[in-house]
Amino acid sequence: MTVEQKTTETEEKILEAALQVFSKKGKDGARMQEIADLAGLNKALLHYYFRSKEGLYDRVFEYMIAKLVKSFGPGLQEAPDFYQMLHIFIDSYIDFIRDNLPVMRLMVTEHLAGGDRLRDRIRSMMETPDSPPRLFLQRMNQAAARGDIRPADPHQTLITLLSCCVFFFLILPTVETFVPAARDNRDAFIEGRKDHVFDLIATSLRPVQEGRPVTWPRHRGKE
Amino acid sequence: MTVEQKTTETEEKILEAALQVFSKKGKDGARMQEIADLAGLNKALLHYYFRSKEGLYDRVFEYMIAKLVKSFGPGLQEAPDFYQMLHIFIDSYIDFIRDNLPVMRLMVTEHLAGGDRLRDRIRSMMETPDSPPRLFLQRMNQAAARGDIRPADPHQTLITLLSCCVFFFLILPTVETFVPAARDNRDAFIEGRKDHVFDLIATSLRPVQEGRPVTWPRHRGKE
DNA sequence: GTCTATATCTCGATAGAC
DNA sequence: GTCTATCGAGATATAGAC
Repeated sequence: MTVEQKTTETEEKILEAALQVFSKKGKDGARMQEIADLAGLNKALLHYYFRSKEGLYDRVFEYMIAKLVKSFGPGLQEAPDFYQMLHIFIDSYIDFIRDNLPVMRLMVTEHLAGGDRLRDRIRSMMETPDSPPRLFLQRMNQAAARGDIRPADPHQTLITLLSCCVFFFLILPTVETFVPAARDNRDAFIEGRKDHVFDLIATSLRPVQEGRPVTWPRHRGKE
Repeated sequence: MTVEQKTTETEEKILEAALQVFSKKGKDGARMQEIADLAGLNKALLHYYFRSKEGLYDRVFEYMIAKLVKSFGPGLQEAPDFYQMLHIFIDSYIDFIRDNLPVMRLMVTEHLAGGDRLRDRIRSMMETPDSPPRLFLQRMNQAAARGDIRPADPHQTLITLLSCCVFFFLILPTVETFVPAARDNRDAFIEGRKDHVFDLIATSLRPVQEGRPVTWPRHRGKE
């Protein structure tokens, strides 16, 4: 008797199909029949393996979180400085979402539903010292202390970073209607997105030079 | 016989309730009963006014788009320069979303569903010269030509701008779990978000000074 | 383990009283 | 215009053969 529960090939097929359907339609909107069709199996098997739709959804959620956590490579820790870490963060995060759109979508649907299921997961992630968000905050504070970057709110910057990487994929259908390049060569456009995001954040955070305060032609005025 | 169809008070109540439910659960996931309960009416009335669930959803979608378009104030055109326009864009957009979360959510669920219903709307919006996105692109090109900002891809910058304003509200449940300030004083945190987004983009775009190229301590290297 | 057939129930939609 | 009661389609879930 072993504790680890091996996932059979059939289970895997069901979970993958369910992830896709749940992520687009939400828990209530999804249809068991559609999941079965996509998996190339029949409805009864879904209940054989997962008892109920609710049970299946719970397992799909775990499955999705597992994919997310598994994507945390050791790359971030090994980055020699803040800018290298930022670069790795952006590239690997965008790559992951590009290759796992259903994971991103399920995260979004969960947020739309109120995010109750996510709360504990996020909290425990934020309590893990070497999780990507924690590492980012820590390295940003270090960089500011050293003068590698100008002072800026790390939480706001983290939110911005996530926004820039994730939201783009969510609104891809819209982007494609007004940026021909995104339609014609998606992969190239995604690579361009990486560069833009890094450039934007890195340029904004670069430290203030001697005798040259951070300013712009006309200051944001509420005069 | 008049062309304009006045929306009765009851219709308005139904549309508002339906917008909330559809925006959280999607078209298929939403339940007519839940909408009726939220509106304080009974199911039969929904069918009396809108014939079917599909019909109701269509009307809710129009209702949502109307709210969005109505929020386009004349402020943007009147901004004297790019930075003022950016400032107004961010403030008014964030204010609108804060006050109309269901509109944002319905846009997101539509994107999750593939964005087919949005395509025509977005396209016609992008063909309207004084729509906010068009204005932004135009003013950004002008500013770059004048040297008010450094050269940067306007489309990517627009995507970033939208991302920074919208995504934050989508992941608010998550943000609140790791930023105490967001939970304790939401309004203040939202105001802080405006400042951060403006500061980030404006700082990043400020023009390169004579003899001082845009760079940072260690360049993003792929060595 | 996998399938077909069927039971059970939920939900969209309608009929009809007021 | 608004309600209660109910129908019927379609969904989840189960039974039972293979």
